[in-house]
Amino acid sequence: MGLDDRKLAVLRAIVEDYVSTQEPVGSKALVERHQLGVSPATVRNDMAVLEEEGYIRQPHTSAGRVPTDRGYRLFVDRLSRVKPLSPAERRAIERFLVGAVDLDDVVHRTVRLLAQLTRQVAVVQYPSLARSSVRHLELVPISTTRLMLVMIADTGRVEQRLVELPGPVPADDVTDLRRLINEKLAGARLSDTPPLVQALVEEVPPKLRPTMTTLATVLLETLVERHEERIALAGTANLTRGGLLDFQGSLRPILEALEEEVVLLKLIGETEPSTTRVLIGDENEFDNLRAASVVSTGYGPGATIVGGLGVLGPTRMDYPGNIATVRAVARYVGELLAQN
Amino acid sequence: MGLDDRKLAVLRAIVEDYVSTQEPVGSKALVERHQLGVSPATVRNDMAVLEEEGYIRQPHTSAGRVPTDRGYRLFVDRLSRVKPLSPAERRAIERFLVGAVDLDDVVHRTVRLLAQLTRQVAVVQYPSLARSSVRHLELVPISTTRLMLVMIADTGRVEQRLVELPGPVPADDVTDLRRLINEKLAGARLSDTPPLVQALVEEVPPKLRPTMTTLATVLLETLVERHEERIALAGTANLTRGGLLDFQGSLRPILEALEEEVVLLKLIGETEPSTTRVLIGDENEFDNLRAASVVSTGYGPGATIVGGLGVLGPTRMDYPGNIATVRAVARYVGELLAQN
DNA sequence: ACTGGCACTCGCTACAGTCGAGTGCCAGGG
DNA sequence: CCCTGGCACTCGACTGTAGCGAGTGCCAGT
Repeated sequence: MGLDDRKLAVLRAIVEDYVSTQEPVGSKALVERHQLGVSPATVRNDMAVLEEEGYIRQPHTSAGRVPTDRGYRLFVDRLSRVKPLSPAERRAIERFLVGAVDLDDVVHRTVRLLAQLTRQVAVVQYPSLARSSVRHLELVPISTTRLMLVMIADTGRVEQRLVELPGPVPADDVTDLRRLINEKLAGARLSDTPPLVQALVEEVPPKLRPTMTTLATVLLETLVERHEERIALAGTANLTRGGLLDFQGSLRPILEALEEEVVLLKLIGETEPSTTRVLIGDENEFDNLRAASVVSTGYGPGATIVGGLGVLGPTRMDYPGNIATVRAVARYVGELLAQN
Repeated sequence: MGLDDRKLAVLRAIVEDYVSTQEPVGSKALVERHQLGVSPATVRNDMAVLEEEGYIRQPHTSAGRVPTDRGYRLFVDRLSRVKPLSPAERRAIERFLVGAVDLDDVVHRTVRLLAQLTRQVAVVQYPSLARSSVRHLELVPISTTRLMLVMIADTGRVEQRLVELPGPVPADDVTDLRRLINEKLAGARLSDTPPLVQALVEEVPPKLRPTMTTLATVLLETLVERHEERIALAGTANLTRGGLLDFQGSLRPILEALEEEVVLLKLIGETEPSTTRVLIGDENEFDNLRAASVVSTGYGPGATIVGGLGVLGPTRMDYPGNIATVRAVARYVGELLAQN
């Protein structure tokens, strides 16, 4: 399978033209728009090879060629350089993100920014609890038999749970519990808390034990085990750009997939390598998204990663541009988090 | 404009048939499917009158009739009874809403439930801060010059803000401030706090005054004035039901509108009368939504209203059914809130 | 006031014909 | 051996025509 330089150049040209025009591209148009230095006939021969290898295909006999998912993959891996951001884009990012008042605000601004810059659907995962540490745990009495447990994480996330106590607990006891819990848990990574919480239940004075047990249950079950992930979404209207051509005319499966947090988390949340990930078309494990591509990366203060963010769009998307934007936004968000 | 009983019956039949079949309905089909007791020709005459009055229209000469927005309006106001919920639906509501762990959970479950039951786009507003009272204000030191201000409202909402202090503040002072603030503000409606906060700044010991001033600014600016509203959305995939027939083939404007929280708030947040509100097509003030209808109502514990919820779909929707569902869900959510 | 009958409208579908972009292949030339 | 120009071919897109049929408006009759 000799793919010499020219054939690769042809593939690159096809991808670029198709992405920008959204129309199958023919040999003549190709040699006109790119300086390939050869005739249409030669390009046709190259195209035949590329098609045989599965990088491009013809929608119908006698139409131009269109890249396949495999073609995009090759393009992304070997034929494109990450496009540097324009100064205007850099400015947009900074302007958009300064002045955020809290984590919610940061996440919302980020997701809208991403959607606006890439003109795709943007997805941002809130900092994962699993990767957060406890900054403070607050107990707020609601009634004598009810507490609100508020957990503030170092990433800025705040989670609250209503706790139904086994019996009335005087205010002084609540104060004691608050102190004990924070002494033990403050600073601990959430994933490390289970043994600490166990120890707490045992160390606590006997009269506080039932209450502490209840608190421990809530803490472990709803905050640690079922690690509650949150997701923000924006730019779904961008799915309708390009008429009905992308997504073969039906947004349905895409919209359905976007409603499933589990799916979105899988898409952008798997941040083992800190590099940018590109999923193209049927590389995706969800059938609903086999007509879509996802560009995602992790973000976090400094070198650590606390969550993921990315964009989703038609396989026919501007990969170099979107990769650049996703990376840049992730870096800015990371810096923002590092400040807090 | 004599609209006798039979003409109204014809209009009702047209609306019902069109809603269920999505096809313009002709005189013959009408008499076949409904027991009108008259011939097609008579129905045609009635239709001519209805058309003249603007209640129905023909997409083209020689096609069946379709209700106009005005026709739907008449139908909703005078020709339909709220459809009682099926036992299955009642059960679905109860099953869906029990076991919610916190406000976020309640809201998320509610919005998904609504989307599922009505098969439309569902929108739920979080309890409005403007209508909430302060239950507790917590100050959590992040560093010596930074506090996290956490406000817990009686509706279960929890809002946090990072506060940059003018200078280092010792832990004891934070404790004092916390006590003072809560003594003054706990229990107050958020809309009543501005004078209280002012008073606080003046009453506080001089050494705490700069800090208190900063806190007051954050409190007033980000929690009271710019009353932060939150919205949850679900079921956008339902917009694609009925192919491209609804929304004249373009989901674009709808999706755009749904991304604007301001728009959504206007739609479901204006809850002056505690009754169910129905906005049909161009009754809507947003151009983007002139092809859509909205059914909304307020909800809250007991008789008070703390927020709104509703559904949005094509003007061709099952109004009686959706009105019933929206009301029922609102009532259940109200009960749920009353328990907490 | 309702009904049956009738002519008319007009969107939809099928079909045939034309056009043209794009292709595959082949023979010839550097 | 690779590239090129030429050529026949394919097939989707578009156009125009014709027939069908659902649905209508109107009118005369009961």
